Amino acid sequence: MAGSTEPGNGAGIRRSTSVKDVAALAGVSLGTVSNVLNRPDRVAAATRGRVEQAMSELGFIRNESARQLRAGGSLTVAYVMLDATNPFFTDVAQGAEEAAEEADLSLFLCNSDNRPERELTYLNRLQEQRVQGVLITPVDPDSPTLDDIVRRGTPVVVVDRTREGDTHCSVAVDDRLGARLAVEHLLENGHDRIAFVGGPDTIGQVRDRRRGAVDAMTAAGRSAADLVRVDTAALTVTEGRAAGERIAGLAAADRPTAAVCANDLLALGLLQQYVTLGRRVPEDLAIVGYDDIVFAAAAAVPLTSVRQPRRELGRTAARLLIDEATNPDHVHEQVLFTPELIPRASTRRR
Amino acid sequence: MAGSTEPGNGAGIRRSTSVKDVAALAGVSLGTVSNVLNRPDRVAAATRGRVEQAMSELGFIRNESARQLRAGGSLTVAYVMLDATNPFFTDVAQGAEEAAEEADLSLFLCNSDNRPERELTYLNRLQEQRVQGVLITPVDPDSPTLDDIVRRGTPVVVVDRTREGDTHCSVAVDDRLGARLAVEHLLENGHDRIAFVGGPDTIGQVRDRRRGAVDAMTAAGRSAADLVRVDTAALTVTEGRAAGERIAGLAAADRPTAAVCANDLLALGLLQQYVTLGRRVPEDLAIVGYDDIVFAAAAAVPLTSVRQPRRELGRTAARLLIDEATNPDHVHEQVLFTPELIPRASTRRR
DNA sequence: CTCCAGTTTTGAAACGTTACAATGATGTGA
DNA sequence: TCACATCATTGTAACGTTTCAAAACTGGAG
Repeated sequence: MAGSTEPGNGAGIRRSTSVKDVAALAGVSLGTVSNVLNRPDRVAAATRGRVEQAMSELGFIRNESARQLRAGGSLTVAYVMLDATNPFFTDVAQGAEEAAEEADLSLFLCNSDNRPERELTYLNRLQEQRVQGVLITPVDPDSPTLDDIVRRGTPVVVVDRTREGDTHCSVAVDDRLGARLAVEHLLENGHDRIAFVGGPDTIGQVRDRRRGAVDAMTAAGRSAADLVRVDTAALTVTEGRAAGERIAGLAAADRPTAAVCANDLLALGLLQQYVTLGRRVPEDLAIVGYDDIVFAAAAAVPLTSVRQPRRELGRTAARLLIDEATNPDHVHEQVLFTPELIPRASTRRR
Repeated sequence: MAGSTEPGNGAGIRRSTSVKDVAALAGVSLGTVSNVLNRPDRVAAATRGRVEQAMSELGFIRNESARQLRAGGSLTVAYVMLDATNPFFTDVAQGAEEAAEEADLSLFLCNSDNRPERELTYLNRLQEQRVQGVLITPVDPDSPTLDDIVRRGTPVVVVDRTREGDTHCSVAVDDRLGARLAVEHLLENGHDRIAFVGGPDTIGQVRDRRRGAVDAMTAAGRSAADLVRVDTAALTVTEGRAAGERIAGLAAADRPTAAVCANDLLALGLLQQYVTLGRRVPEDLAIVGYDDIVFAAAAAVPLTSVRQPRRELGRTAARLLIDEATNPDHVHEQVLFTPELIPRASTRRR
């Protein structure tokens, strides 16, 4: 770590130039400068030119706090993400950004990193800043915090989670169906003993997907007990590797022939561990992931996965949020998208 | 897409409660409420209790715009990322967040998505909001915009890019060295014809890494012409696949036996395409990636890659930014980290 | 009972902008 | 030349906080 150094400009001694300075330099009144900023058509071309000249000369930058205080209404929207390092959520964010851009709003991304206290800090800051609204994939969708926020006047749209209440919109994908598709696919391919890999159960997603897996088993006339439960402490690659280790270590009689993972990170970790151990996929273990992130197809063995319309999810959520923030006749909506199974080599028929 | 509906609460009719309302309810003056907020020790325990009670009763949320306008100084810092869907940058962001949290600042993430106009929009909004400072991986590090921002008083730290000027701090990794390590590794493994896959050349990273690759060739007494140039339009998985197609299509005599990619996304795409085409890695083509993202190790063939200290990068950048924003004696620094080659199966000796 | 030092509380000014009513210019038709 | 409409500009009052000097208490010492 080499370093060359330079003298700094120190802390903010410079009071930034205000509309008053601009007015003085351009020889007009405050009001005119404000007009140039907000209703340029109302001011004579010549004056406007002079004001704009003065602005760029002074490097004027409008103080958003003052603007907002007086005029009300911020120009931003935020998405509080559960895990910014999970490609699933960044894709959702990209969709949200598209919709925000359409509406001339800026989207700020906040990463709660699965930590409730950090989520709360962000939510507070965002409310204090009076953002137009908040998109959030909450750590705990059932926490009353969300209702509080709505009650205090900030629109909220819950993304990729659902909840009973009706205080806000939500946009999600049918997790129960997704997992059912996955298990049905495996059953069709002749698998009997199937593992469901995922956890912790505090994550609604995990519960729903497990339930979907059970649905498929019982619908096919199998015992729910044939669904082997492999619990993980988080939905990460590392946890996936650990799960692989454990599954490989089971006695042959207990060992499942296929695994449905609660997400792709887990599936990729599991796959990687299996390959490392010299086992074959799908011969020794068929694997289905969930999310179909871009890396699923590029995996050691291309991964069968349940695809969710990620961008669409984000876009729809942001549109609903913007509608709620701007349309007095807004009606809350619970949108549920349908997932799709993408079969690849990791579940090739044996 | 099913939907159940509920009547909405409409646009913000409710004027949010102000410190004035709180004061009225608690039977104290404005000043006292403000004191409770900012110097709780200065107010008698009994009164403080009454005020706090009133606050929670009314659901009071301090208006940050007003606070900032009067008191100055925001509590946020932002990172304008080049591509939020690239795991490299989200890891950097995570590091930055750690440092921001230490300093009790909130970090907002903005995704420029490689588009200069969007980057500019974000930078403007951030300046208008008077954020404490901006971390940025710029689309074009040589654009004068950055200097303008600094001149106008917002501290800027450039992340993962470098530039001649001395108006701001920067934190980067030695790209030339990283690529040299990659090529040296391939030369040691007996490769003669090596491709450098990357582009466009507008990205400094690509230029530096290519230069490093050339360095290694000439240092080993090879002709720089032995480094086959495979240009891509972006650093994405899709472009990697296209590059794979092209390389595989070359006449055997021209075809390189190894490829160094400008990043892991490219490498993963290339690898995937090769596998799809039925070619073998590393036998037909050895591949080295760059960044060592978490998915590199989980790839079809575990990917040799150049690892960069991503979190460290973000953490250091944020620390420098915070120092610049708060320490009058701040001195600009150009930090350069050292990369490391992580050899895996994709370059196993043949 | 008075005075004083200390502690609490208050009131008004200020932050930089926007909105709006009022004023001033400019031009037009009779 | 005048009345009038139109267009451009101005001045001032907010917006919701914080700050800070000053006022109002308190209780103990003399």
